[in-house]
Amino acid sequence: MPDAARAQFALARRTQILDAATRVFAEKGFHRAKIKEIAREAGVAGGTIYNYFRNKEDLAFALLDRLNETEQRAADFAQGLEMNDVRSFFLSYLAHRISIVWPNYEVFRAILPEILTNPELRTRYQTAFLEPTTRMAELFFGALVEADQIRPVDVPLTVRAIAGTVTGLLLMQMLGDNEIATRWEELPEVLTRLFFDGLTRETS
Amino acid sequence: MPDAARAQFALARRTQILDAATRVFAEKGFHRAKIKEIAREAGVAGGTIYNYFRNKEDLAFALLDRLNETEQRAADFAQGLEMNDVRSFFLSYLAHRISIVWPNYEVFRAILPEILTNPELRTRYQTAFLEPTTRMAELFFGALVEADQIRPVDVPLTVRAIAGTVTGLLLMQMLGDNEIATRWEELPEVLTRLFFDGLTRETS
Amino acid sequence: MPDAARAQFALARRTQILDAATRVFAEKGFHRAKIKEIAREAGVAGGTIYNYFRNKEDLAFALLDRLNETEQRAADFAQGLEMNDVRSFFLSYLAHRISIVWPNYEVFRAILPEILTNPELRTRYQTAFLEPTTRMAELFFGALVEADQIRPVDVPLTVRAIAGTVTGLLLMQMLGDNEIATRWEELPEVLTRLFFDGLTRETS
Amino acid sequence: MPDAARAQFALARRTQILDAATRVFAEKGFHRAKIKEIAREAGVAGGTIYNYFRNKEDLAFALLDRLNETEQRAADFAQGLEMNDVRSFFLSYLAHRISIVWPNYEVFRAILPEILTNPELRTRYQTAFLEPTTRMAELFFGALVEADQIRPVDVPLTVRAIAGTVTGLLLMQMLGDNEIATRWEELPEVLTRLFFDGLTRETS
DNA sequence: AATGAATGAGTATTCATTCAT
DNA sequence: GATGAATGAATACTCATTCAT
Repeated sequence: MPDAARAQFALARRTQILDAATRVFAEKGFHRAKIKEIAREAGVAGGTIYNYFRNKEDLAFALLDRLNETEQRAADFAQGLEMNDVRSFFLSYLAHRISIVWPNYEVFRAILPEILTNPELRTRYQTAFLEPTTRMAELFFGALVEADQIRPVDVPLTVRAIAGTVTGLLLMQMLGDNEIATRWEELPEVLTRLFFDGLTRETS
Repeated sequence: MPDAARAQFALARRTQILDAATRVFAEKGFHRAKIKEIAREAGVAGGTIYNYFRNKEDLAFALLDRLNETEQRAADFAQGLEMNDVRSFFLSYLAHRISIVWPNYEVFRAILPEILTNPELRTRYQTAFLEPTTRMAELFFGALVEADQIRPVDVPLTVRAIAGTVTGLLLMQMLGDNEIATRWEELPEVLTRLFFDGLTRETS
Repeated sequence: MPDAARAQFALARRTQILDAATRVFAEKGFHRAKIKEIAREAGVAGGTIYNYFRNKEDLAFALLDRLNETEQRAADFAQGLEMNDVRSFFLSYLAHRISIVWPNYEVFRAILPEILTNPELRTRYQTAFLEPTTRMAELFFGALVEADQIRPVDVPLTVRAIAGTVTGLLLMQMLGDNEIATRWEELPEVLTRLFFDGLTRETS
Repeated sequence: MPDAARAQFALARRTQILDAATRVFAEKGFHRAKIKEIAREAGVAGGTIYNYFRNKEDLAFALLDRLNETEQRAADFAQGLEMNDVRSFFLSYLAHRISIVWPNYEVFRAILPEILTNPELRTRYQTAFLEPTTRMAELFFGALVEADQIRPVDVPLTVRAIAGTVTGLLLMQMLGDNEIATRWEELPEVLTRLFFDGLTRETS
């Protein structure tokens, strides 16, 4: 078997395991998901999983990696800067991220507790996802202010507030809020309106 | 021992256990906090805790109860309606809630994973805290719109967006965000400005 | 239950577990001896063992402690010094030690591999048993030389050679030597003769 | 490839694996030595080892074989009989064996636990090394008695006592005795003196 | 009410060995 | 002969909870 074919085979197997893990984690949560069940679901033996992932946490982390599209974000923001219409960009960016994350909220619900609990995983999550994304967003907002496309704001806290809103809404859905669960597709519109225009009544 | 004295003694002991649990949960998280350690910290034997709380989850839940000030919220909102200045009320309400929650964020970080993981606890949390609070906030915002103190908004989603922002910011701090950790006292100002005025540049 | 009664009860239970462990270790060896089986043999639940011993190694170590009579050794040697007849003392000392150790050789065979393999346990065994015993024996032999009861010898190495002989014979039995297994009761005589008179033919 | 060349190649590879195994066993002990690490050290793939050795125990056994010089022993003893001076022979025999064994004591320490633990390996070790060597030594000592070069002794037990002394001293070093570790080169002298002359003071 | 000894369920992970290529 | 991916058996230990005293 040539190296290339072998590598491709290994990648396929990895994906196969990740898919199985997604299903089992979503259904059972992190701790109640047994490695053996993930293995059975993936059609391999228990030990095989450890040829592709160091341990259960590593497997969970790899799952997040697939959902975070980290690399694509930079491109998204770059495109946002070139558009004249910030508001439209914001709307479509939100719509995109929400459409990725919401259908997988059970996976996040399964893994988030582990991230909060496990300091090592927490640090890893921070450095791999949160920090880079936040930094990019700060640059983006800084540029918007600079270009006078939005009013001067406290960039670091504003960026965190907006990211926090999406995160917080996801958390509320995880906790069982029914309104968000049924109407999440309306969120991009509502949030865009709220963040751009504010609550103040129109003084026409 | 008369009944009243007995009841008072029981209450004191309950508080004593809750205080110990707060410290231990905050330091160790839910699972790494051992009942025996809480007992030692409280100066009682392990079994005694089970005379005051059904089980470990129950103990965690009782902790949240102390931090949620559920009853007080209604009064807060009522007062808010009577003020002419929504913006000032919003600012002081945020400042109050944040000043309660932030210093205790370690307790929340300890218990949140358990709420997310344990369906029974989740439902209980929903019914006891989230739903009542959300309902009150909806009524409050509905009244504000009605009174033309804010522009017409989608009340249910807007309320959730605002609550979600605070929750989400707390979550980001739990995950290790340093900016929020050092500047949380500025949050009320920034959020009030953001939610009332939006991002759009002033068209002077 | 008063403290004294409680302590006595605890001691009895400890002994009960040690007895069970002796049987199971002897039969199965260290690793094939399951904690659950020791517990069953002792008539307690698995977890109970961990109320009396920190872990499996600790349990094994406590077993050795019972067989080593460490404290009694000092008295033995002291008595040996007061006897005029070194040879008789040596004979009876050997007979005593051998009568304790040989019937339990399976326990030693079970635990020795673990001591050799586990560095922590090895150090512990060294400091708790080997060093003190060797030091006492050195003092004893030094005194014998001083008193001209034996010829001048290299005390440290001679002491180790004699101790090593007993240890080595035990090891050969562990390895399956049949002659030693059937004739161990003759060892004290043979060794005493060998160590005192040597191999050289009598020059009458 | 002609058969002879092939056989030589196979032998070389076998040696290469044994060398690697010696290093890894000595450093890590039997169980902590991974087949994969031995393979890496030998520059082959894991599976290849199983073309040369049935299993891990077999590999360990083959190591011992190299260190035991079983065939050479007979010649040694035969030579001993022809010398007039038993004492000198004993001294040089001890010196030779000790100089082989001591520098490799880590390998013995690695494998001995496994021999003690594994009944099959134990029997094999008995039959292959212990019994033949003991038998030869018994014949040798019997002949010495016969020839009146040493006094009449209980040959079987005396032979075992002497063999046991060396084994026991090795065991004490394995257990961490520092005196033996630093002064093992003096052992042949001390032991020869002890075994030939005994402890009794010279009656001049 | 308080105690604390006893209980026992529950599982990730390693690694020798195999065998299809 | 060589490879290395796949296999799957095997187990100590913790700790929330109980209940006899």
